[in-house]
Order: sequence, then structure tokens, then C-alpha cells
Amino acid sequence: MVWVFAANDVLGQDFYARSTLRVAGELPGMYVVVKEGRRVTAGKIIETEAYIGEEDPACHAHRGRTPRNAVMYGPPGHAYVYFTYGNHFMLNIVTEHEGFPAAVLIRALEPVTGICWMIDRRGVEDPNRLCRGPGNLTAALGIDRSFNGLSLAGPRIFVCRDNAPSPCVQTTGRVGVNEGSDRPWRFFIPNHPGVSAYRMGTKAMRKKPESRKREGKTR
DNA sequence: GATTGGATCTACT
DNA sequence: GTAGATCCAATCG
Repeated sequence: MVWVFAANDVLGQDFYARSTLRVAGELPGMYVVVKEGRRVTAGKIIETEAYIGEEDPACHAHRGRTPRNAVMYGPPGHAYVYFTYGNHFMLNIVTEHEGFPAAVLIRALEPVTGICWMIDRRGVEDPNRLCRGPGNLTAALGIDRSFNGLSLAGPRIFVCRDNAPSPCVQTTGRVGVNEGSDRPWRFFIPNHPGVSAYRMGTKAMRKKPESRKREGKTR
């Protein structure tokens, strides 16, 4: 499938320099495009989550500024990419004004362009599973630490809008966070097969595995 | 320097 | 429903 993105469709910094909840609510339906040399991969955003300020217990900025989360304190319209759980990168988009730590986590995409590259990177062929979940979509698009702090004005990564009318968007509590999951800051396109509807909010119910402590664990 | 826990995913029971 | 993989960053000493 060939997809042509016109330069004037790329979202500018003014789009991100607004309320995080507005940005997170408007991003579903937009397209994330990643260019790695001749490889172009793109997907339609179908699920997001908002992380807002040091007051938000689930936000990385909750305990103040650190070298890791410094990008969130920077100007809007930049990518905040971090590594977690030993094997997953997360893609966030910095929002609001410089100095205020807030970002939108991209949780799921619908593969649109460069699907062969995604299959190549993931080793998975089911298009519904290719970009479902924040760790999976970064793997499919080839996003890693080197994207941290990059401007979403391109050229390596950018977001653009569609001519189609905005899709209807539903909200629920956030996934995978222990505190703050009560806030309806997760936005998604309902009934989309690519939405990571699996195990909604079950993380909070999972006990911290005592067995993971050193004993007998070769690492 | 060592320890701890994490904005996850998958396979297995 | 549960456990294991996997490693970085923050925290504690």
C-alpha cells in the first residue's frame, strides 16, 4: 500500500502545546510515521493515555525531574522514549508548555504502511497483533532509545492528520498503572480489533511477585 | 556498588 | 490466571 503524506498535514508544535487530555483525545485517528532510511512505516493511532504533571502518581515526573524524564519537561512536540521491563520501549509525545512535565503514551496503532518491515521486525504476521500494545508498536516501527528527544516535526518521526472525520473516541481508566488508574485518561477507538483491550486494568490486581527476589534467580 | 521495581508481553497451565 | 523473560534507572548504603 502506498501512502502519501503531504507536508501540510504534519501536526505542528501548536497542536501539542495544549491540554494533554485534549491532545490525547484528538490523537486517535492520526498517523504516526517513522522513516529509517528507505524504510517507511506508519500506523493509525487507535489508543493513547495521558500522563500529566508531578501530581499524577502514575507519571514518571511524579518524583521530580531526573535525567531519564528530562524530555518531558522540555518543549512540546518531542518524543519521549524510554525502556522498561527489560525488553520494551515506550513511545510518548511531550505536551503542554516547556517546563511542565506531561506526555501522551501511544498504546496501539493500526498498521498502514511498511507492514512488511513490521512483520520483519516483530516476527508476527497478524496485522491486529502487529502494533497492539505500547511495547509492540515501538518494536514494529523500529523505535528505540535513539528516538528519545527527537522532534515530531520530522524527518525521522512525525504525526499527521487525515482528511477523514475524527473517529469517535471512548475513555477508560489507564492500563498497567497501580495508582491513578481511576482517572479516565485512556483514549481509544471502540471496537477496534487492534486496541489492547486485553487484561484491562488487571495489573493493579497482580501481586508483586516475592519470588522474583534474587533467590535462585540467575541473572 | 547493590538492590529494587517497572506506563509489558507471551507462553503455559 | 499465573509466571518468566529481561535490563535500566532510581534509590539506598
